[in-house]
Amino acid sequence: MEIGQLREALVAALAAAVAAGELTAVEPLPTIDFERPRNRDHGDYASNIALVLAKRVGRSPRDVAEVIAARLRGTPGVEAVDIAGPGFLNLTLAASAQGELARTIVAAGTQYGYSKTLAGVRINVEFISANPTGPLHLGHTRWAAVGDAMARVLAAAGAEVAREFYINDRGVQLDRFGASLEAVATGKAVPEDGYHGSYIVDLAARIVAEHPGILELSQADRMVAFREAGYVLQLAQQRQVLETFHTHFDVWYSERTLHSSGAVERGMQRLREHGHVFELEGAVWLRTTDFDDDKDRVLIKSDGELTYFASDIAYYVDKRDRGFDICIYLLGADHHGYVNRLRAVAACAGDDPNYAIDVVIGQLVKMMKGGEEVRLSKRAGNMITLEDLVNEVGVDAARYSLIRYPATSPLVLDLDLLVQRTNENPVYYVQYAHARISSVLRNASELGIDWVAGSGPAGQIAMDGFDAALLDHEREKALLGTLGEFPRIVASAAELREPHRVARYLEELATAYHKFYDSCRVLPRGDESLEPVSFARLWLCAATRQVIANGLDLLGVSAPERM
RNA sequence: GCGCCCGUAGCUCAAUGGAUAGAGCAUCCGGUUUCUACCCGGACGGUUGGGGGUUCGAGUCCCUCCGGGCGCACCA
Repeated sequence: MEIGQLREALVAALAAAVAAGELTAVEPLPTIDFERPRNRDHGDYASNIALVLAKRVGRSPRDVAEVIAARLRGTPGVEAVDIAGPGFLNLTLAASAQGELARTIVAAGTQYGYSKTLAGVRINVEFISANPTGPLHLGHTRWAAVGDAMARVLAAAGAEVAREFYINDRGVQLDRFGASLEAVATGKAVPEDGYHGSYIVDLAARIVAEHPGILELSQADRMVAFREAGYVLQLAQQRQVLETFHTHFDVWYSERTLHSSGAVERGMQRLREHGHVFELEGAVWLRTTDFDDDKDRVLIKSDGELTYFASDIAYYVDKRDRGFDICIYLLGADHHGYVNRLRAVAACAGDDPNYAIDVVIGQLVKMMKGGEEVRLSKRAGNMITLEDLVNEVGVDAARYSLIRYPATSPLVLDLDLLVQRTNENPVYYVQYAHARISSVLRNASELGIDWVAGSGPAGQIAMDGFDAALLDHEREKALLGTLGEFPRIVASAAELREPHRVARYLEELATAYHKFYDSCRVLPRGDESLEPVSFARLWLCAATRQVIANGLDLLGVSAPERM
């Protein structure tokens, strides 16, 4: 029995009551919650349907609840329908109906939890988009983990997803980068507005070694040569590091390409067609104030130069032209001023900004070490990089600890605790549940137990492999209920662009499993005989392991068989 | 000055307008004769920054005040 079927039964009960004249029809039907209540005393599932409808049908909530409950009782698999509190409808499932879920999950395998809610939708997720002028720092690392997990979750909801990295390879930052490299290589002081990290020294030395004669070039040529060589090396370094972080981008989009391909002209033209472009005082503007921006924005300066904003527009239009229905941007909190203007761009291009564009503003990451905040600065050399974090805590712990918090909330990571690998970082707690189940299944195998076929060691009578009704222990039911939540969790994580929900869910699931394990012996002890309940519990174990594995995969975190 | 985000237990953080606001850590007390104790159970801990409003119901939505962070360019 899955939650979807229950919801259908609820809606059917309502429709039947209306058809029988017991309730007046309500059109349109308001949003009805149907979910697992936090408090287990409130049944396996609960709905606020009566509370929502009461006023509209002119009856008391408990009245309405009673009418619907009467029609819901007798639904196969539903053991009890109770009315509680102000008028909540609480459903309790029969153990057999609930237990069947274990078989359903095992059969669905890696596909359990996946849905079609975003089928046919093409989504572009852009994240990190760091300047190719230095290593990726901790903030980038958060976007790497969250952006990649978001892409995985969206794909699990059926969307066709592309991960995209925008390379800012044009502009003064890159020039300053080149100037810094050139200065170091020729023994000069790095310019005040340049890059001062020690990686600049290493990079400059490597460039000199790989490009004999570069120092003999004229000053101007040398600047360009260092800039270009540094760009190539630094970008390669970022890509390599991201691959080791299990974050693979489908598209690396160069800003230079954007300009050379004519995309800027095309973008500009698109906006002109929609009538939001105007000229004033020698400059070309976009009237973003038509759509909630606080001021209009310049596209072409009076000196003829394009603004960075013009690139943003071209890039957005280009994404849409490449067939993406939705463009998601992950930006740092210091970019929140861009939200309205980006949304205005979408609107000016004729799109619905509430659908076609989604800007997620993430708060920055702070890191504590030795009780003090570790300061992050891209310009200064004294920063924590993605590599530093991974070297200290590993890819799994780094990814997990960055994903498990909503990107919109500020995050303080205590490096000392992550290094200690305590429960402060719950990735171990979740992975341990997976390893623990793997161990149980291994042991079952070694005992000659074929839980799929329901046959035991030589001499045992083969049984019908799985009797769902045997899973009636309080903690078995709780575990089954949690397993049933997974599809809904994945779908809502995708819809809300909040992959942290998957991590939180996994922790809840791991807890449910550990509690079950603590109370319910799976395999027979030494001289005990093999009973049918062992088969049922093995199915439950296998189902749980599958869901943990599926969930961890959505986070890009490994599911170890042994720990 | 204008705008955006945030304020939840000692700490780090959850909670899609639902029922008694939850976890982990920290502190204290317990639990394993056999599947991985990286586990489980219990105790302690709160005026959800303050005040007002909306409604059957508000941590969540609206107004206001306080506190913290960030942003305001014909910069990139």
